Amino acid sequence: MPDGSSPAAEPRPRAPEGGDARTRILDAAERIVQARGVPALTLEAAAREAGVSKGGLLYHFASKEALLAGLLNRLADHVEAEFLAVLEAEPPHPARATRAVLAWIFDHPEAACEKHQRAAAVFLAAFHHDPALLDPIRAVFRRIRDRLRADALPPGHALAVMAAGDGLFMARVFGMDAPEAEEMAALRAALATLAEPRA
Amino acid sequence: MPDGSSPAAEPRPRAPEGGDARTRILDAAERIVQARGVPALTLEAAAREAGVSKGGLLYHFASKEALLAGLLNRLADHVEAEFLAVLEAEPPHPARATRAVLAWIFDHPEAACEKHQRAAAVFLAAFHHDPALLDPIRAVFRRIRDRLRADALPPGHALAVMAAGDGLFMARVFGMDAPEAEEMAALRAALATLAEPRA
DNA sequence: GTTTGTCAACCGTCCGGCCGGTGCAGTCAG
DNA sequence: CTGACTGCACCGGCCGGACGGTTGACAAAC
Repeated sequence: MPDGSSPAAEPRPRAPEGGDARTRILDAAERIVQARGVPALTLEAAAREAGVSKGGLLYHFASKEALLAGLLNRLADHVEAEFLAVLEAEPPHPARATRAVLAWIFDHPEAACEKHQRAAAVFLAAFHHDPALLDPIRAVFRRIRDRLRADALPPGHALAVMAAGDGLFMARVFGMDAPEAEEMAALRAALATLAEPRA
Repeated sequence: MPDGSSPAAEPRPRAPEGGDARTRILDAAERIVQARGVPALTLEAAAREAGVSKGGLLYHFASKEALLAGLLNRLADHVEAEFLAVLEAEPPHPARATRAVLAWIFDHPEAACEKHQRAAAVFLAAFHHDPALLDPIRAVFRRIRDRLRADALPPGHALAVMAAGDGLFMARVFGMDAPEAEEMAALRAALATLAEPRA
């Protein structure tokens, strides 16, 4: 997939709205896929939503696959950055990374929720088109897992917390009815015991 | 979605292979979606794979949505039956259901793995077409969760185990590289501590 | 006991529509 | 003159769905 990144780094600030065209297109595609589902993401729809002609979109992304790859790459970057930010905000602790994951799952601000839905939609769209497109995110998660492994915890504990986080995320994405706040707190407490260095 | 179950209960045993046509079509559709991905599941492909004409398929499932609904309903039944079987096989224990979930995740026989991949593929295909199709499985999972809640465990523990199970499942489905056997065992042990009645 | 009718279970073809992608002529800023 | 588009026409393919047969089993009619 030739993509070669942007056709130059920010050459034209000429934009009636938003950032450069690439970013606007990516944003538009995300919005569509999140609001109207994977099948609604067509080149024409993305172009219209981005305020760009179809030809213009194809100028930036030579194919639908390239568009999805762009979406996915950006998503991977954002996810990694988000995790790193949460991790940085976490006070030092022998199980700092694991606790960061905990915070990441449970303490997300309200606004982040929609971003996560969008991320999931992008993820699914890419998987739908070609599972190999997920490689960039797979790498990100591998790196996160490696950080968890480095925590000073009994083996398996960190992974258990991460797996639970994944499960919770998935449940939200697919609309399984989530536990209410009370149960959620208990769940968090249960996982937190796994993130304690002793036993 | 009118489905009204089979257009009669087994009126015609005339079948060159496999069970009745409905079942053969469902099986074929599952095979396709698992082996070649969601987009490959077209009415024609399913019909061919089932050894039936497209018209014949449409006779049994009046639309693609009906086919997916059939797939999903059967999946929901299977999942529930599978869980119930694992639960039955589990020796009595205050946290019997939670331990059943643990066994379900970790002790699956090799053969079950492909079945789970197939289940995931069906799930995703249905979600892709219309998220509302997932309702039957949502109900199944709700029932399973209710059983978990009934376990004599500190609040949150059972849900944590289930969430971790979901996460592991998802990771496998989307091809995140799984922990090796050793880590897996540690993970299981960690979750097992959550399934102990004493704190 | 043959004819006739009926009905479920299909078969094969066709259509309309959409979607990804191409091509191209033209525009406009720098 | 070039790079970044616009706008549009168009194609080839595929896919869901509709439709009009056809076949074969069984039953009632004669």
